[in-house]
Amino acid sequence: MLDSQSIPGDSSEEDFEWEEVDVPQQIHETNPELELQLEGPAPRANIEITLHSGTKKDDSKKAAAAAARAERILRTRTHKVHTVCLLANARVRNKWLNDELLHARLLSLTPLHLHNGFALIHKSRVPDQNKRGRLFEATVTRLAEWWTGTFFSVLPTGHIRNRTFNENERDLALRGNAIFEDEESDDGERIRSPNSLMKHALMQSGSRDTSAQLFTALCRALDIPARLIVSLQSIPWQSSVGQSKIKTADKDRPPSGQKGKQRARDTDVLSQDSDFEGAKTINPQRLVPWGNSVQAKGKGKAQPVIKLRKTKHYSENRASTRATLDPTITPPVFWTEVFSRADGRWLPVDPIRGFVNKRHVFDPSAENTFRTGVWQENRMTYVVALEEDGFGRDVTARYAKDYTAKVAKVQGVGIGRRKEWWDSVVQLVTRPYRLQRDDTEDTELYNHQLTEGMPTIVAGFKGHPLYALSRHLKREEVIDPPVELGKFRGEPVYPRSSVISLKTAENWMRQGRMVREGCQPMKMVKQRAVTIGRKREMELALEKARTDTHGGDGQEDMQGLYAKSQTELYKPKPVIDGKVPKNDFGNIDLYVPSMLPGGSIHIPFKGVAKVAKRLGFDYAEAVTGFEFRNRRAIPIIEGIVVAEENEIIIVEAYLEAENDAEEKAHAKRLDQVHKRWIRLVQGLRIRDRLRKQYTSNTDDATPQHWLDTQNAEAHQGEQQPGGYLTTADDVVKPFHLPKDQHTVLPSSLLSSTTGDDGAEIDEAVPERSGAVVSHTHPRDSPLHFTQDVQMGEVSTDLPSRRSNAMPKSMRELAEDDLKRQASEIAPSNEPERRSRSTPTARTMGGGRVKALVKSGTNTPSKGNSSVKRKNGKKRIREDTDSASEDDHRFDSAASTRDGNSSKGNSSTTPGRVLRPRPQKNVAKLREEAELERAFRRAIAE
DNA sequence: GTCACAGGTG
DNA sequence: AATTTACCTGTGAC
Repeated sequence: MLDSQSIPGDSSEEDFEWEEVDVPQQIHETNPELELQLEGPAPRANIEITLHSGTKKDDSKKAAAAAARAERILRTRTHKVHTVCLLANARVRNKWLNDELLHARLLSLTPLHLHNGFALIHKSRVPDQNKRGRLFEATVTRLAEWWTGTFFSVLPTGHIRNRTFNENERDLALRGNAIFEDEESDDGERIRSPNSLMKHALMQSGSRDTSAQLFTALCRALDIPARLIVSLQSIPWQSSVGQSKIKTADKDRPPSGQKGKQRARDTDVLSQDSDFEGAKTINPQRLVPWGNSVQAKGKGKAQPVIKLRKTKHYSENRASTRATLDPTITPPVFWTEVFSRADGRWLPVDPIRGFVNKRHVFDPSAENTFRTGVWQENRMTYVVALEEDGFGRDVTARYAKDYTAKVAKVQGVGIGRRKEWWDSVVQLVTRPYRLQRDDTEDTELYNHQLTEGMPTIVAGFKGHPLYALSRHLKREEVIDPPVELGKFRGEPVYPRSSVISLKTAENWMRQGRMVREGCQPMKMVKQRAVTIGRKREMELALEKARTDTHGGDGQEDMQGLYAKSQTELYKPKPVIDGKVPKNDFGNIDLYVPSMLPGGSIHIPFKGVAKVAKRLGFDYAEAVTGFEFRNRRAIPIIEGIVVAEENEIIIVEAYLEAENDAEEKAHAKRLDQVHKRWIRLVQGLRIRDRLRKQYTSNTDDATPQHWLDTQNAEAHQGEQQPGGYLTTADDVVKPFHLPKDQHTVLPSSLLSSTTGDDGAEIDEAVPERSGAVVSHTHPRDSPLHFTQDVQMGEVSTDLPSRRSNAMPKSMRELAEDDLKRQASEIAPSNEPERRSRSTPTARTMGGGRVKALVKSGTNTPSKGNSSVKRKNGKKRIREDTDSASEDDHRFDSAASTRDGNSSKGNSSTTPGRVLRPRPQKNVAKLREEAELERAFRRAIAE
C-alpha cells in the first residue's frame, strides 16, 4: 500500500516492473464495524503494484536533491535547537551566578583594596563624571588583572567549542548510545549547580568559561551591574563550513597511533607538539574515533581508557594548534559586561585576557589563523548578554567585526525565515519592558553598524547595506550614478543606493509601466528563456537569423533592460460603448490596478464570465498574473472587466446564479440522501418480508432464535447456513445494521406483511436506524450524509444514542402529532424547529421525504425512479399544498427559485404556482401530511 | 438509462 | 511570462 503511494503520478513513464504484493487485511483486525461490510467471499485480493526503475539518472538526481533538501532542513533544525539549548544553558548559569553564597565566597576571596576601589567611586568623592568613568574602568581593569594574574588559573580544556554539523553527526554515529554516559570523558566541564561554581571558586581554577562566569558573579557580588555575555557556539547550519578541510585531513592522517594514546596527561603537551604537524588546521580530537572504533567503544568502560583518550585529545590539540587554541589568549565564549554608571554604558570585560572596554577583541574570526571558510572552534554568530534579572539582549553587533557585512548574514538576514527565528528566540529572553540603558545601548549598537567601515573581505560587500561592488551586481542590475566611494583591492566601491534594478520592457509592462518613447536600454543582456514556449520562440528566431544573414548572429538573442526612470505609467485604452479593450488572447492584462481601463470595472469573482456572457455584455477576462508549472506559463484569470455601467446588473445576476447553484447543489444532495433512504427502507421491507416468511414457515424458529442467529453471524463475520437468512442479508447487505438493534425490534414489525401500507415501513425507519431519530438539524444531520458515508456507519452509534432517548415508532410519532394538532392550532414547537434551517432546505426536505414515503407505499421496489426524475418540482408542490404550514415556507422558496417567471400565477398565496392536483381525497392527503411531518420530527429529534 | 458533447480542472 | 492531455461532470437527446 505504501508502495503504491510512492509511485510517481507521472503516467508518461512506462517501463514499469510489476510485482505481486499481498495486501494484508488490516480492516478486519482493526475495525469490527467495517468487518461486517466485507463479509462475503474472498476479500483477500492480490493487488499488483508497480515499482518502476525509471531512468536512473533522473531518479538519482531527484533522490539526491531530496536528500540534500532533507539534510538542509535537518541542519537548520539542529542549529536552531542547539542554539536554543545553549542559550537556555547560559541562562541557567547566569541565574546561578546570582547565588548569594557564591557571592559571599567570592567576596571573601577578593582582596579588600579591590572592594574599596569600587566603593570609592562616588559622586561625592569624584564629582567629574568622565573622571568617574575612567576611574571605574581602571578599577575594573585592576580587578580583572588580579583575577587572571593571581586568583584564578584557567585550565586549557573544558570550555565550550564550536563543532560543525558533520563532525557532530560523525561523533553521534560513533558514540551511539554512549553519548549521555561519558560526559566526563568529553571535554566539557560539568557544572551542575551553584555549588560546582563555588567549588571552582574555592579551587581557584577551572575552564575559561567557568572563570568568566565566576568573574561575572564576583562583579555582581561587588554590586556592579554585570552581565554574563555568551557567544553561542551552536552547530552551524551551513554545510560547507570546514568540510573540505576535514576531509583532506582525514586522508592525510592515519588513525592515531599508539604514541598518542599512551601519552599521559601530565607529561603534556607543549613539548610534544611536533608529532602531528600534518593536522595543523583542524582539531584532531574530532578525528580520533574515525577509523578507530575500538577505542571509541572502549571509552567509558574502563577508566584508564578514558584518561588516555582525553589526554590524547588534549595533547593533540595542543600539538596541532597550540598557538590559536590556548584559552588564555584566544577570544572567549563567555565574558562579562559591567555597567559603568558614570558613562551609562556597558563595558566589555574579558577577565582571562584582561581586556576591559575593548569590544573588538572578542571576535574570533580575525584571531583565528585558520583560513577563511575552514572550521573554527569559536564562531561568533549570536552574542547574548544575560543580565542579573535573567533577561537577555542580543549584543552581537557590539562584538562582531563586520556585523552588517558578515554576521548578520549568518544570523540569517535575508535567508529564508532564519532571522525571524532568531529574533523570536531573542524575544523570548527579552525584558518585557525597556530600560533607559537599553535605549542608549541600542543606539550605540546601531551606530557601531553605521560606522563599521568597509568590509575587509570581498564577500562582505555582497548584499552589504551601504557598499557595492560591480562584481556582485545581478544580471539585471546596474550602477547608475557611478560615483566612486573608494577602492577595494583596486575595485571601485559604489554606494548601494546607486545600484538600480532594470527590467525588460515586457516586465515593466507586467508592473503596469511602459518604457518611454525613444529610451535606449541601459543594459543589454542575453535573453533567458524560462518557459519552453519562449525557448522555442528563441530558437526559431535564432534559426531565422542564421538563414537570413549567414554571419550576423550573436546579437539576436539579446534584449534591452530599462530603468524605472525610463518608464511611465501605462495608460490602457478606455472602454468605448461598453466594449472592453482586449489583448491578443482575448483577455485584458490587469497586473496592477492601474491597468484597468477608464470607464471599466473589475469584477473579480470566479465564474462571472459565464454570467456576463449569458447576459450578452461585452467583457474581458482579467489576467492578473502567471502561474508557472513545469516550465510553462499559465495565466491567472481573476474574474472579468466590464464597462462600469454594467457592473450592477452583472453582479446581481452573478449573485443570483450563485444562489441558484447553491440551492441546486443542496437539492441534489438531498436527492441523493433520499435515494439512500429509499434503499434503506426498501431493504428493510424486503428483509422484513423474508423474515416474516421465515417465522411463519418454520415452527421452531422463534424470533428470538432468529436474533441469536443474526448476532452470531455478525460476530463471526461469516454466513451461517440457513437459506432465507442468507438471501435476506444479501439483499440488505449495504446497510449492515448494528448488532444489538434487533433486540429492541417491536413485535409489530415482525408481524408486518409484504403488502402493508407505507405507515408500517415508516415505522421501521426511525426504529431501526437510530441515527435518524437523533439529530436536529436536517442540513447537517445524517439524513444528508454524503456518498462516502455508508448507511451502516450512520447507524453504528445507535446504542449510545438509544440509551438517551428511546425513539418512538413512526406511527407513535404520527399519533402524537395528530393529538398535538388537535389540541393546539398552532403547534408551539414548530417555529423553533423551523428557525434552525433555511426555509428552502426544510421545504425541499419535506417535499422529498414525502415523495419517498409515498413511493415506498405504492411501489416498494421500483417506483422511486419516476419520483426522482419526473419534474420533482411539480411533485413537491402538490405535496406541499396539502401541508398547511409548510406551504408558506415552500411558497416563498419556490418563488425565489423560479424567479420572476412564476409570479402572478398564484391564486391563494402570492408567488405560488398552481398545478392540477391529483385525485385524492382530503383524508388521504391529510394523513400523508401528518406522516410526513411526523417523519420529519422523527428525524429532527 | 445511455450516449455524445461541452466545459472545467489538475 | 500566454498551454496541453486526460479525466470528470453536467446536460440534453433519445
